Parts: sequence; structure tokens; C-alpha cells
Amino acid sequence: MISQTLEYALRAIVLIAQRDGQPCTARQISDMSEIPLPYLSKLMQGLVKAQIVQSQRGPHGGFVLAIPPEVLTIWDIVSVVDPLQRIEHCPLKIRSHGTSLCPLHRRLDNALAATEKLFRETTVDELLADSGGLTPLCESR
Amino acid sequence: MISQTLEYALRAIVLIAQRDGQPCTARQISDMSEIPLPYLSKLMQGLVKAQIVQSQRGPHGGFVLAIPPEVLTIWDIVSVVDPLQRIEHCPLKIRSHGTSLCPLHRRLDNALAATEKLFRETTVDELLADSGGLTPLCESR
DNA sequence: GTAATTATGGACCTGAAGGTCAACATAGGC
DNA sequence: GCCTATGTTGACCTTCAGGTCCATAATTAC
Repeated sequence: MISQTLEYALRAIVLIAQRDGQPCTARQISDMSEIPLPYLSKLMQGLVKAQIVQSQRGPHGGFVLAIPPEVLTIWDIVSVVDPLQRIEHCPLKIRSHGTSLCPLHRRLDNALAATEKLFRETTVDELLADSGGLTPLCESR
Repeated sequence: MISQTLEYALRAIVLIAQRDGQPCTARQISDMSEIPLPYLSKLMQGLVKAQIVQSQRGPHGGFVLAIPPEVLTIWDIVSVVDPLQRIEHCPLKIRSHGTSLCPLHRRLDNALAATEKLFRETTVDELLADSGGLTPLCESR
């Protein structure tokens, strides 16, 4: 349900957010988060294109957040790397009763909606603050 | 998030449940639910092995529920075809603070827990009853 | 300008999910 | 007993997420 890529992206964002504006290189992120460096590089490109992070090349370059951590949510990152497809209408092709869903798909979409809500409500800032300054992701380091 | 296979399995179960004990052949399910017949056959085998449904070969054979629809839940089916992996401990290999999760993984697991809860609470019976006897899956037929 | 350090871009590999197929096994009707 | 209708089994194909690699571009320090 939570793809490996999403897990990676969230780890990377949390690590960058911890640096509080100081650039963080792909190698540093890779070392700290156990994300394969080449894969991380590709992942970051998506986040740069989506303007979640900014990149800077050359010595002392790296990545910084392009959006303040109090505003950036898990949902923002999910939307970029692994969009959560809500169920808009019946997957069977038979003409639908307008926008209403059958009981089965109503329930399934409710589960998706609950997930979406939780993700929209959680900012990156909260992910840092809750750790009390210590133990950034689990007890990293 | 909701795999194609899970979607298929749930459609099949709902259709079988509607027959109320009368066997439903793979071909009938396939025709009604737009699931490719060969793939459905393979899918059903898993449900038979897990004793969610019973199968009967030969003329007038087919599939029937092995568990009453008031008892059978979405969760039962999910567990067979696409188990929802809860986050038990930090995915990073660094030794964990016992069973506690970091803020990030606490939130992710909360989303999984909410989904699990909804799935555990929903019986197949409810999926039929809510439709008022009509419109079995969306407005199938 | 040159060298070192970083990100970028594109080609490629791999394993697993989704999907197909054909040979086989079993049950019922005649 | 034979034929037909069904599910079962195992081999195979296809697509894509996850992952690797290398050449290139940009930036900084000297």
C-alpha cells in the first residue's frame, strides 16, 4: 500500500527539513537513510520538478526545501511520487448512477478518503517536532 | 493502493454472495464482472485454498461462499489476496527504541490502521444489504 | 582556465504483479 | 461407459516499479 518510493521520498524530505535550510547532498541523504544513491537521485528529480525541493549543483550544493515545513504535508509528497487514486466512479464500464458508488466501492473509497485526510493533516514540521528534537526518523544516526 | 487483484476478488465474492448458496461458475463471474476468465480462475484458487469459498466441479458446479456473508469481512479477503503490511518497527535497520515508531512511521501506520479498521468492520452482507437488493456492484447487469 | 564537486538525463537491468494458455482431473447426465 | 461441463495445475508472456550505470552540465575554489 505504501510504496517503497514513497517511503524513500518521505525519509529524504524529513532529513532535508532537519537541516533547516542548509543544503543536503544526495550522498548525505543516501548515507543517513539507506536509500540507494542512484535511485535517490532519480527520485529527487521528481521532487525538484514538482517544486517541493530546490537543488543546487557544484560544491556546497545539494537540496533544500522549496516549501516551509510548517506548510508542506505528507499529502504533497504522496501526490508527486505515488498519487492516491480515489474511486470516482464504478470501475465497471456499465453506465453509472451519476456519481454515486455501489456499497463495495463506497467502502473502499472511504478507506482511501481516511488516508487522504490523515496525510493532508500532517505537516513535515510535525514530523520533526514530535520527536522532541531527537530521534529524527526512528533513532537515525 | 488497492490492487487490481483485490478489486477483482471483492467483485467476485459479492457476486457469489448474491446467489445466496446457488453455485456460480467462473464464466458467470467473469461475464458479470469483466474479470479476464483465466486470471479469475487463478484468483479463485487462492480463495478456495484459504477456505473463503468452496468449489464444485462438473455440470452445475461453480463456487459458493464457505463463510456466511454476515461473518465474512473485506478484511478476510484482503488478507488472502493482498495482505496489508502494518508498520511494526522502523524500516531503517538501526536498533529501534523497542516497539515505538518515529513520528513519520507512526503517522503512516495510523493510516494503515484506519484502513484495517474499516475493512474489519465491513461484512460482505453489508455490501449486499446497502444496495437494497438492487444494483449489486454499482448497477451491474 | 582548471579541477573538484555536485545534480541531471537517458539507457539499461531485474523481479514481481497482472494476464494468457493448454493439458488435466472430476462430477453429472444420458 | 461416454460425453460434456466444470474447476485445477503449471508453464509462459507482458508490463512496470525498483534499481543501476555512465556520460554530461553546472557551480565553486583555486
